[in-house]
Amino acid sequence: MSNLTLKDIAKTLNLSITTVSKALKDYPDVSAKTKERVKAYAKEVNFTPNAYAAFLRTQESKIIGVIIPRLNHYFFSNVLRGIMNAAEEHNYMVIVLNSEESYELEQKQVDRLLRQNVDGILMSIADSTHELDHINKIIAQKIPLVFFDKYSKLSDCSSVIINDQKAAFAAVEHLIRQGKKNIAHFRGPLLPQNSIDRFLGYRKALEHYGIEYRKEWVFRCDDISSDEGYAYAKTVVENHPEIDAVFAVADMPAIGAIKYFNEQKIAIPEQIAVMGFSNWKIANLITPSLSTINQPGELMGQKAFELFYSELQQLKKGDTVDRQIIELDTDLIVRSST
Amino acid sequence: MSNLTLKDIAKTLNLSITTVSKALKDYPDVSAKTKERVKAYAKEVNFTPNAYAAFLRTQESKIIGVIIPRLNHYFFSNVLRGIMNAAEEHNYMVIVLNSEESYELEQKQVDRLLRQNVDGILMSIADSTHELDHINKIIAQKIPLVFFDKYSKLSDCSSVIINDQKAAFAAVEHLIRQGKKNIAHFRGPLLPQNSIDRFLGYRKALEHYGIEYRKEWVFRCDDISSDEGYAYAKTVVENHPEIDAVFAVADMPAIGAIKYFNEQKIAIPEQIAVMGFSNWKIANLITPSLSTINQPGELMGQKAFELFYSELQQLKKGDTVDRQIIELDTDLIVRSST
DNA sequence: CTTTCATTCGAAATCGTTTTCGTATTCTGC
DNA sequence: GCAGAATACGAAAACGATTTCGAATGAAAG
Repeated sequence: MSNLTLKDIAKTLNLSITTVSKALKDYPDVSAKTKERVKAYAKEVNFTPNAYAAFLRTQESKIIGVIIPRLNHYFFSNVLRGIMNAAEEHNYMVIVLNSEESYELEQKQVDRLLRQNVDGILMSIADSTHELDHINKIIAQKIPLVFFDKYSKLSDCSSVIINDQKAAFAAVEHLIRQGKKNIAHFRGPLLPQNSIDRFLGYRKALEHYGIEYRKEWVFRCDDISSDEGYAYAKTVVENHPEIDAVFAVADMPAIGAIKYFNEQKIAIPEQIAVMGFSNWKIANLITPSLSTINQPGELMGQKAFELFYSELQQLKKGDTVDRQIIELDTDLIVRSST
Repeated sequence: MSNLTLKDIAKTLNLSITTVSKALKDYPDVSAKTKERVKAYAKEVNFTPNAYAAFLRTQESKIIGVIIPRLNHYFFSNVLRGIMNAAEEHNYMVIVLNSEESYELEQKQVDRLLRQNVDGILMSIADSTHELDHINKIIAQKIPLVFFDKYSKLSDCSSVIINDQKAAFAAVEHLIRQGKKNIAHFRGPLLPQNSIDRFLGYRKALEHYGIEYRKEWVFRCDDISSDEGYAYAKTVVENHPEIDAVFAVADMPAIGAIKYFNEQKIAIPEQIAVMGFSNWKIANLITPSLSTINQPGELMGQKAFELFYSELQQLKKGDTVDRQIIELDTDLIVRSST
């Protein structure tokens, strides 16, 4: 029952290994009858070619690597799902590694993937990544590399992203249209581009509507956690009672804030409105339900795989690869918290 | 910059491929000086042996496959994390596939992993899996197979599980000790063992405390979703006002129920207490925070990998593998909903 | 000065598939 | 009947690492 080889089949059918191999791959120089015979027998014994032996010749592993910063992240697991489904359609397998938002671990994972001879790498850069040697190593080896969500402006790779700035603008604009004027921002860490862009979108919206930007109303969530949101909500209530809305860099801090406001019996959204970002499943389950920006995770994953696949085809043809940047649309989801 | 081979190294050092290979693996029949020379150069050019070529001889892929029913499941992504971290320590890579709780997809994924010649498979059985041909195929190929969380009582494989019955008993016991007497159960689908066991734990607790079991107070959540919990909560309020507590098979239905009770301004836990199962992150973020049973996901993943690894070592030694079942402890987490 | 033995190295087979290049056979048309 | 073209198959060389076995060298022993 263990796996048969071409040699085994050749022996039982009284053919050469060559002919069996060619018959299975529909080479023209094999007669129709032989093809029939081989294929029928192959199906009967459930033959599948050894992937490793095949690699040695074709140099195609039919495996891609995915590096994500956090596994138990609703958004990233959605992306992953999109990647995996697209990969399956093209008969690709996916090796998943996580960087835990750590630059050092990210480097290590890249090395491991290169050693495994993956056909391509899809990754979302860790928040703490500040150098790009490992990225350049991938590019130097001519292995297709596609960023999703968190990318690097410094290296021109194919990417699937959202327009964080625009989305953040829309979020803050929505708060303003609800009559809010004193809007705080729970921003993300300093490094990653999307955290920066969401902050910039926040500033631009204020500017656009003639609202003064106040530096002391911006609070930094380095872990993008609910605990931080909870703590800053407390700070807001105790030290900045004039604030009437919070725009958080992600749903988690927003939810932490809501938890605190709920405990303090502060009316949401009447006294303080809360806006999240990402549209995690949980956003619709808390009370009050959280307004947020929807990021199309699964679609992002699918597009990322497709970008990889098209780069690979170009490489095989010997063409120069043209790197694309796909910008996906986001939606403003208005719920009870605003 | 592209990957060097043993041949390349042999050429530059004026040695044979054999000697280089042996030097790197510390064979005794290579002189100390030669070893030094080879190792130094190998490190200098960052040589890593080609995994695929190595496989052809050793038949070890250094890859394991993991099949999980749902990716964007907080619990499963924690298990995955535990698996991946343990795998990394042993220099293993992880191919992740999801079955989407579908029996057909699960079969397909098993086939793909076998074709990839993974060294082992860790899986959590899909809810809809009712036959075990694919499982037996794995066993027949003498590939280590470890179940985690959802296993099959019909095939004796190594497994890492929790005692669902005991945990459910503790959960219901807690409700009873809070003075609740009319306890409903939002159970899971009919097939998976843990859904059955949690239901049995519920019954046993009632029995143990002399409370009559009422069939009409058990509601089935086939998708284990918050929507179902929400809908059944409505049913409970409208048709069974005497019910004063709900024990749900998982956090999601419990959270759906809480959402409905909140909307109806029904006091939790005074009028109705709610108990979940799994301790998702969200459980601590909603208002009121959800009492639940904590499942040690990451530890479960780690143990699952270790079981696989020990089975593999036994196989390599030619020993007969002894299949273990590890039962992990759960904790009762009491929060505001009870 | 042989014989023996440890030390150090390399030739070559192997894993299973792919693919290039021959060769043998049959089939055309004249 | 014979050159030339199809047609159908197989031998063999890759891919890169591992491992068995044999060979060469030098040292120790007689």
